[in-house]
Amino acid sequence: MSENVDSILGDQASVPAAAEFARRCRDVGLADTPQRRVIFAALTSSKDHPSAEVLHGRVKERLPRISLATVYRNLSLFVEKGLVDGVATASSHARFDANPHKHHHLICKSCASVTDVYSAAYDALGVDRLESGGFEVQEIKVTGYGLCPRCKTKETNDA
Amino acid sequence: MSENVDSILGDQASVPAAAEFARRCRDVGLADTPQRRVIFAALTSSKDHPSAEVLHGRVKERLPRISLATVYRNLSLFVEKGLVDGVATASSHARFDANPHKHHHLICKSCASVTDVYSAAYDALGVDRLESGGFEVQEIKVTGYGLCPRCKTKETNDA
DNA sequence: GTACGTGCAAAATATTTGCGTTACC
DNA sequence: GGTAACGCAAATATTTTGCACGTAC
Repeated sequence: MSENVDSILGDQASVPAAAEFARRCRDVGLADTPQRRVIFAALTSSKDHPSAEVLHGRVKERLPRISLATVYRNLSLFVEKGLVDGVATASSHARFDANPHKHHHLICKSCASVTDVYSAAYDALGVDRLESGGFEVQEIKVTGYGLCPRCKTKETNDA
Repeated sequence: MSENVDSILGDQASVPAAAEFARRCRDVGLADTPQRRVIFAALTSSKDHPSAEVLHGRVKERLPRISLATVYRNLSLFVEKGLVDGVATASSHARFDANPHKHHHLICKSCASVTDVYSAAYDALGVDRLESGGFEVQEIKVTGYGLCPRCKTKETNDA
């Protein structure tokens, strides 16, 4: 791992961007490694929202020896530290709900529990409010992320 | 599979509820089977939002021979037909996003593509608007589900 | 009676982990 | 130099599928 990182990153991650990434890593207590730079740069320059596996494919073009495990490990860390955003899509690890009343969800970031919540204000949100550029929006869901009462207590005690 | 379904369902699914379920199945073109009744009843009587595996455990108490595959198959069908709601949680099959600007997501129900969308109205939604009962809401995300332009075109042509 | 649904077991897919080596600070 | 990170490969976890048999309508 003695390659020139700037040349690896090329024009998708200019030197200032690399310095900015190094600073953000320091802020959250992560080492600034070539792998992390390339993963982050690849994600930043992606217009779509790649999965870990797709991103690994792109990153390998620049660091052919990088492992999928490293991509998974670092994406988890980036999400945990708030450097990137994880988007939950359907299927895997899905949870199910047969509550027929209009409601929204609160998801605990710590224990992943799901709580139903009722909000007249959110119920009133219209599909038309999303400027959707050709996308046919059929349904809108509002989800709050945070800490459930149990995990909030635990976190307070740990600290 | 000649057991008495009413006794299997017990008080968690009264006879009227069973009839109601049969009607809803008919409406969406699904056969009314004992497995489906029990899966649906178990979900309806769950206060939490169980995963497929957890639900399978509960359903097995009533139908010990039911397979996990049947639970997966039927949950997918129920979601597809709108009888139950699938809640996407973090981790598995996650997609990632390094867009630092405040934005929301549109997810295509057909191809699972994710599109960023900007909405001043949604950005203005406050955390305080969710009556959260002890849950510490740190972040709110609005997600629209529907058909992306590409899939909408395809669906129109298929029909 | 026929098409659909189920159980079983195997396959496919996705994600995590242990461990020896290497690189960051 | 010590700790954190990496690559590799194996282990887990999750979800889907083929097939033979049984059941709903």
